[in-house]
Amino acid sequence: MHSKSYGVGMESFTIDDAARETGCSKHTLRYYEREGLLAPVAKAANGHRRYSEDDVGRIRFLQLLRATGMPIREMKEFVALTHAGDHTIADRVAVLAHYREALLARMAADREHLQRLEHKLDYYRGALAAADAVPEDITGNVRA
Amino acid sequence: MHSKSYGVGMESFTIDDAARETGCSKHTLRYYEREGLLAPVAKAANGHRRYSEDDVGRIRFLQLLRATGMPIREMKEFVALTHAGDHTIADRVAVLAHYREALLARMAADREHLQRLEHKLDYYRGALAAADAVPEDITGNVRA
DNA sequence: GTAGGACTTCGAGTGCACTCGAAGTCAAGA
DNA sequence: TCTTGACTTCGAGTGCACTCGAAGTCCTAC
Repeated sequence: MHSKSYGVGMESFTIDDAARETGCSKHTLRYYEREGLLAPVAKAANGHRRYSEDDVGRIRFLQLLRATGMPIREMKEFVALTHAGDHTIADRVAVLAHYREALLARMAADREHLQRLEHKLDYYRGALAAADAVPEDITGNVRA
Repeated sequence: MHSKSYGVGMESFTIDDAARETGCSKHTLRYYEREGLLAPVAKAANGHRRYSEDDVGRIRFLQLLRATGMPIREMKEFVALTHAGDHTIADRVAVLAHYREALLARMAADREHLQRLEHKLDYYRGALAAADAVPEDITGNVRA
């Protein structure tokens, strides 16, 4: 899973490893770093990125934030809060609580959409069954 | 709610009515029509759009498709199927069933995201409680 | 008759989140 | 030595779904 080991217990991930591990593309990983969502990642002697376990964990957290619907712009602000120290924890809670609400609202909306979709499906399936029962012409012949 | 009535039981909606009724912007309503998602809407003598009840219903259905995650491109194909006649109903069912699955998958993912988010919130709230319990310096003074 | 306001068309612009490509560097293998 | 291939940076390009703005028309009220 990890590409190389640099000393006992000091595992690190190449960008390929990190991409495979997180499901982000390599492009996206560099993009996140460029945008400051991820602190500059350690580099090997040849200049290649070496992601730590913690880096991978942070990437996964970023993915969670995205998945809750948080835009990149606000993720930057959130990351800034985490860098600013423990006195920003209340602020962070406020932000996460906000996205928790938004997520709950989306989930409720999705449930309704699912219902409406299934209703439509039922309607179509009913039409399909009716078409099956009654031949499409009046000759009484079954279809080819 | 409706702007005008043109004969008994023949209600119609101005674009403003339709926008208010569906939550789409007027821009979006014209855009959908331009893209062929909506058949050309009737026009009053002055060239202004007059949406029928059916039009509004179709718009709501389009919104449902969008909400299930269907891109505009595929919505066009779906609309084309509905215009092609009843023999496309099986195809339409296949499409809707596909988006039903996708929606279910998203809902499951969202449930997991919600859990992870709440876990993080719990963590932060714990840190907050701990910080409240222990003064931020070692003088033993309570904070201002 | 003319000013205001809401509509029309149409093409262009926006915001978002990637996604890509060119040009360069570096290390390993034939 | 030379090719291969994976990485690097950086700016530019993409795709999506709107969203806007300019220019024109038409009706109403003053």
